[in-house]
Amino acid sequence: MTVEPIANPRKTPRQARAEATVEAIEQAAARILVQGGIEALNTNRIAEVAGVSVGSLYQYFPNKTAIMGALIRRKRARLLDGLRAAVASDAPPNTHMRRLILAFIHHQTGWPQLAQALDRAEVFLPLDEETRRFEAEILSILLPPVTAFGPDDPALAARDIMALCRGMVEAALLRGETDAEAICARLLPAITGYLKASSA
Amino acid sequence: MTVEPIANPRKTPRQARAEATVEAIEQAAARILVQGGIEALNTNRIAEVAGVSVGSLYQYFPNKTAIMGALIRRKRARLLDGLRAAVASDAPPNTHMRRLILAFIHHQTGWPQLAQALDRAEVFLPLDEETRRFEAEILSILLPPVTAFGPDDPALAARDIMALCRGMVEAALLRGETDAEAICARLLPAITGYLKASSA
DNA sequence: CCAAAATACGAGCCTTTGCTCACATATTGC
DNA sequence: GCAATATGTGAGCAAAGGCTCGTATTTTGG
Repeated sequence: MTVEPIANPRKTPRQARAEATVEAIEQAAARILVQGGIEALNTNRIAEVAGVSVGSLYQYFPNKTAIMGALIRRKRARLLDGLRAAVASDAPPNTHMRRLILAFIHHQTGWPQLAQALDRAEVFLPLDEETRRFEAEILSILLPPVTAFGPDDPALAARDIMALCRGMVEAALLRGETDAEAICARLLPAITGYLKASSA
Repeated sequence: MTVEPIANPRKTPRQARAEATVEAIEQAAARILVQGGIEALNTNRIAEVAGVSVGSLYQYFPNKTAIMGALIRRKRARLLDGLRAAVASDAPPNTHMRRLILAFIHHQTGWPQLAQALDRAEVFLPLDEETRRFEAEILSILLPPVTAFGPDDPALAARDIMALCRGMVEAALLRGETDAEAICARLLPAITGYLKASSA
């Protein structure tokens, strides 16, 4: 797996069937990732599962990495949408925090194995610049509600809370828990405890 | 990468130089994992970096997976030692918690990238039975101090705390933080918050 | 209709990589 | 010293997998 610049579509689909092909490829990649992890993901198999030929695959993706890249971009976009929606309305910071956490849980719940497989895959990809923008975006969403609690270092607090949530949620979902409210109910006191202590 | 039964040394070294060879192989694998991740780990390269021949490598490890297995076993043993030491002496549960967290942080700090690479690698390995025993062991260490705080479901609390710590510590170390005390100081209130809320 | 553009195909090239095997060297016990 | 045993070597096999390229088919615009 060569680590190259980045990975944008080689050719953008202009006809409807081309878009269907691209869609099929991404779906196939997702299915394979879920079932067999990164080690099971290879371009021949993707093409086979998608019901297209390798040639078609390489008409829209310059390399294997680009396919994972596309999946990751989708996942990120979905998460950002969820988080933005959570803080869209007017509400006290407490409520916003709660909604943010629930949004995060639901995001991972949708397809927990895919989410995890992608999380793990991200490390391999050189999406540096894009990743930085993505994380900045997340931070900018978390910052207002977190700041409302008055921690000394809001940015650090936001990052810590994000990491802490990710850890607990991933573990809970992998264990087979399905009740988002229950997970949220355990997470919130931890976050509150953190925030109370971090304001001088 | 074939997912096979398990992975014990094919031949146990009887002479000193043989042990040195095994050691060199494991060290090399660790170095490669740190520098290039799992994708860079292949048996030819391991042998090259270790300064031995592939043949020698396969005299002591039945397959590539077994090498990662050995590294993971080491890491786990080190973590268990650290945790056991943390709760060895008589002390109030508060102190024990603090020491446990510091032990965990130091464990990951030793070689954070290796720790992470191995964490990710674990998913690929079929160490199921061993993994279960390992997790049970960890739980048995955490349970006494956690129970002292009187949560409704001590086992769940212990698991949650573990996951939450892992998340925050990993993120902090990856960000480049080095002050274990500082990380611990932010983690403790979160844990306390969690525990306070989870006791009826 | 028809030519040009877009899309689809898949055999197969070429590299990577896990691993073996026939053989060489070192160590040990007697 | 001399087997017997343990250890070390590395060319190279076989399989897997990333990716190309010449060709076939479909769609589109006029």
